[in-house]
Amino acid sequence: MTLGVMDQHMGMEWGVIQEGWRKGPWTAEEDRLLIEYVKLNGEGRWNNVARLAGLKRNGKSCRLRWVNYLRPDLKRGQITPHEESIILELHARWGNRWSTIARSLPGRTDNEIKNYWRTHFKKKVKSSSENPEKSRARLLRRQQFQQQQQQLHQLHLQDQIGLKKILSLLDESDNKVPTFTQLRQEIMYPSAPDEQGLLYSMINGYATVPEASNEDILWDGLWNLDDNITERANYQHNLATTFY
DNA sequence: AATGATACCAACCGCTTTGTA
DNA sequence: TTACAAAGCGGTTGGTATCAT
Repeated sequence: MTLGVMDQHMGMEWGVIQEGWRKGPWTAEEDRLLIEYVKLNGEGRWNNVARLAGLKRNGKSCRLRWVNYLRPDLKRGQITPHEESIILELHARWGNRWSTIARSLPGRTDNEIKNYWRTHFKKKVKSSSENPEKSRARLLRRQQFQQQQQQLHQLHLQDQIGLKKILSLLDESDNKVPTFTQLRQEIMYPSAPDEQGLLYSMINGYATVPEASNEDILWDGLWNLDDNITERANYQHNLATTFY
């Protein structure tokens, strides 16, 4: 969309200055100025951008443009099926807490995830409520899938060293079940440095995807820890009865 | 080819939270 | 403690692209 076209739209005047600030789509030149500003000054203090970079944009607009579009660590391209499954699961857990969900998807923004959800799932959720039979069937398939996943996890968690680590976390927290955050913390910053690889494999089992990056594997594994860590701890108890 | 429906996404708005003086 | 500014967040809007009829 060009600014020329935008400017012609009725009602809201895009790309024009309102109360001293430009609004509407960003031009390549504005992007360049903003990138240059961040290079020199870092992120933050967005209200200084107008003065220091010569942009006629308010701080809010600059921050948004940077966070959602210009940041170099943004992942471009379509949401992958893996990311989609994460979005679905995290949304089921946290609802519309897009920024929280986005933290589990490196390189994706809350805005991107929000848009993706709205276009792909909101309608589906709505339509499923209009068709209870299909909805039930989907739920059943989902439950079966989750059961399979759980069984896989039980197998993976038979890894003796992995169990030892979880047990130690239990011990350290007075037999309270370690939280998701605790486990993640332990993986990101292991108390014993040589345990990082171990924890990777513990959480992921050995079913790593060859083309997946370490980071993908890590996040996949983190996700698979699931929201109910208590159940994971119960695996320890279940192992004997289930597989021995 | 024309038209309408839908998907996609950038950007805005208003409210809330956080930081700081 | 308080007031203000900055940053963060979620909801919404509206334009373009694409697909279906």
